Amino acid sequence: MASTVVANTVITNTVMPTLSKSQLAYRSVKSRISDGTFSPGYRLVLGRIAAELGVSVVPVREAIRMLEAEGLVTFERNVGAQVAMLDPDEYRTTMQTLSLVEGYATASSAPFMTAGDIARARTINGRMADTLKHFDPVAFTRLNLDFHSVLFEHCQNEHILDLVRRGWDRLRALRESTFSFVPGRAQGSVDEHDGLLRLIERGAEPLEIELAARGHRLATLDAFLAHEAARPSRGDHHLTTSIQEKP
Amino acid sequence: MASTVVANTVITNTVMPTLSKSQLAYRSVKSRISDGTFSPGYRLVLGRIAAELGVSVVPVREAIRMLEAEGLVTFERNVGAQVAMLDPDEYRTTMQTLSLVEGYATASSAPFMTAGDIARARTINGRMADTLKHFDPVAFTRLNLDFHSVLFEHCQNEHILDLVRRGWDRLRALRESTFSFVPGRAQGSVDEHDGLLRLIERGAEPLEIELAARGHRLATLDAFLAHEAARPSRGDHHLTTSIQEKP
DNA sequence: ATGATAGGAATCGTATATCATTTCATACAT
DNA sequence: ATGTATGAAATGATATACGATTCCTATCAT
Repeated sequence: MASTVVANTVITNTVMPTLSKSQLAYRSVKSRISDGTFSPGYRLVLGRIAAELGVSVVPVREAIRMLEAEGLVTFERNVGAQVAMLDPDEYRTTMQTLSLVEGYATASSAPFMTAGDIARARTINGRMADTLKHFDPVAFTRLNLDFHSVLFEHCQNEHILDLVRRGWDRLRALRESTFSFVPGRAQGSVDEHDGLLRLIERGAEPLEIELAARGHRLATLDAFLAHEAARPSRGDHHLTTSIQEKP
Repeated sequence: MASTVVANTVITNTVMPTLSKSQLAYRSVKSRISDGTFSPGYRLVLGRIAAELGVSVVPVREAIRMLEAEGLVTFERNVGAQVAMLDPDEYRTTMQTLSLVEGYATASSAPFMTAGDIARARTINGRMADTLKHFDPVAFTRLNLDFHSVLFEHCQNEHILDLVRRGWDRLRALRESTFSFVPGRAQGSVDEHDGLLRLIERGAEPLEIELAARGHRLATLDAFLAHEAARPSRGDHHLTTSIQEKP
């Protein structure tokens, strides 16, 4: 077989149709936003990213455009792209939206949850309780997503499921450790998780589950807002203190 | 001033920064999907669209990518783009999602509605009642959007507002006249609109408004599903009978 | 010293060109 | 006649090239 193309990897070549350069760029940038390599405000220079990935700017532009549509990246004409900023208002609306769609997803997923799913969720929640003793916000936040994933992943509505995942993606874009972890909130969160599980277990009405899940997320938001208001020290206009570096 | 660029229009040139070719392509394709020129299943051939607009394929690709992220267009690697199909399941999930986000938007918009807004909504609903006498589904559907727009546009959460608009965009993508208009449903719809307005007027609890608005949309969905099930004649796998023409 | 202005570097925007892939039609063998 | 192979045409994918815009900086006048 001729191999004039500079393939991404030889391993994937054999089984998969070698994901396109656009997809390569998309995944690369998205994951680097997720893991914090590119923090909010980071300037995404097309040429530089293209060079790093060994491709031209065209597929990178496409990738950026897709990320823009997902809200992970902002774009200004003739100026360029940067990782979406998360000012307090953005955080608030994102959490509100997530509370809405995740609440619904959780409720409509509940009837499809098996006993195994519930047990798994309980195990994760137990581990969350454990992390509280060691004060490990990063682990806690990751487990939190795991827990809720078990609860909403059976939702039959793909659109809503997609919105839930996008919401989590946006939140993950900020450095989990430094931010969005309100000390006093964690224990209450674990307790509410338990309450949610009990509701699901006894086959509660969908609306009851939905409102409980929604309330759970909004409580986290409220805790954050209260926490933020209590220390107006630095958090005046940006939640993140990411530095804008120069190329 | 030198004008080497082939500007879009001379009028906009003086005040606006002459929207980019990508935006031009985006709007053009989107509006043609909305007005039904490009019906579901229509193949969006990049080269042809580019030629029609007098631009190259690169900005067209970007536009398609953005539309894809919004769900108006589907895309397959090395095959191309087409206007998103709307099979019954897609319609169901879209309506469900819209019921969720629109319900919330309506409830959170309610406190900001003025007496003028309510009067305006009532006028529109009156006109909807009128259309019923002439049987004009197209006008009815348009008025329906107008009515709900008045109800949800004051929502303070831009994300959710955006989701609502996208939901309506998707629904509009199908030819309104032939589809999604269930004869027996219209009168009930007008009545429920009136009920919604009364709820808002008396300053009902947000949750009550939300559930009423949600129920209103789901009732339309149920009416459609029942209507569809009643005549399994042709609606087996596609709601639209758009023909795939050849270039 | 301060402000304005001109020039240049960086970066974006888009056209053109070329390669790769898919698809369809035709021809051939069974 | 049916199925399969082959090749050509259409289209998508991406690199390269160049023009346009923005932003920064150095210079100059006040």
